[in-house]
Amino acid sequence: MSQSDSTTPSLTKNQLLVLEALKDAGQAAGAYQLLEVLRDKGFKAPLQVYRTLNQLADRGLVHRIESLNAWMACCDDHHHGTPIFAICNDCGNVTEYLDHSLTETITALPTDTGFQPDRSIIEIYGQCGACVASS
Amino acid sequence: MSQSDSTTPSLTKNQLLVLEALKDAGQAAGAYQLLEVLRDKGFKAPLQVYRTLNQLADRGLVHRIESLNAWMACCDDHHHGTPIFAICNDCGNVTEYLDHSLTETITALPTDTGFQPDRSIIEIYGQCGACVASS
DNA sequence: TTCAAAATGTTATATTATTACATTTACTGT
DNA sequence: ACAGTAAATGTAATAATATAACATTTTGAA
Repeated sequence: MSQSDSTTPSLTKNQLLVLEALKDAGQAAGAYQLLEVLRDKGFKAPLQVYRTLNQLADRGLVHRIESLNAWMACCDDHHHGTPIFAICNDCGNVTEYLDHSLTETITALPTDTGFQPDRSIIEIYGQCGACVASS
Repeated sequence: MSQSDSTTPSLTKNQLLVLEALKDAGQAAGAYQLLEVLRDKGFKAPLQVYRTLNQLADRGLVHRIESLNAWMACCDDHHHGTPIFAICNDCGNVTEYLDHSLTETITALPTDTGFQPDRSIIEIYGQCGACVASS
């Protein structure tokens, strides 16, 4: 099968499988959770999942939620800003946000010490709208 | 032994030991790393360390660095804002910052969906001043 | 001084992630 | 088409991080 256009190399079989599994999950999912789903597709070992998740993360197609040890499909294949995650304490729902000016503010913060930021992790915990409404 | 003043209950023996070990480390340290140090003081199991770290974190005396699975002594016993960590890609050095207005900006972000934030995690990776200078 | 809550000790186990190495597939230039 | 190279893949073993469960002791307050 031939390659796609020059800007966006096509995904490998495993990458497609993992990305689809993650999108199907509809939420943040752990690597072992994905492995269970992907056993049907021939996956047998954790490393297959971790490797593929890291490849996808390098391309910006998935993000790792550090405080959950979980992964989520990117809300949008094209952004380059720092993703910001809002995580519900009650239902566990995770929502991705982008805010370019906030990203700039954050990365500007430690430069007075000569620190040169290149990426940041922002994860906000609280109660989501739905859970606020039903409590 | 009697209790300290009404605002700051004294720390237990284990809490003092763990906090001291973490301060001595002078940097972010993992739980098992602390356990090794604390074996001299009678610690025998990971749970002793994890439990104590969580107790100290509840009091705000230590912070967990999510993306490092590590813990760090708080820069200041009295702050209540969200700590912001700058982590050097090269030397691993972690520095804690506080920025009240930034904290407010961040927590204000997802409220348009009814989300009610209560705590956030901000970890910035990059190259620290010293490593920039020597590279 | 008795009760309840918090802290502690200890063993076992769960969960998350990586090392190491062999093999295969896909892309590059000729 | 073909060789050379880089990337991706398969598989087993193991490392690193974190918690469950349960017994016991210490602490602080009524």
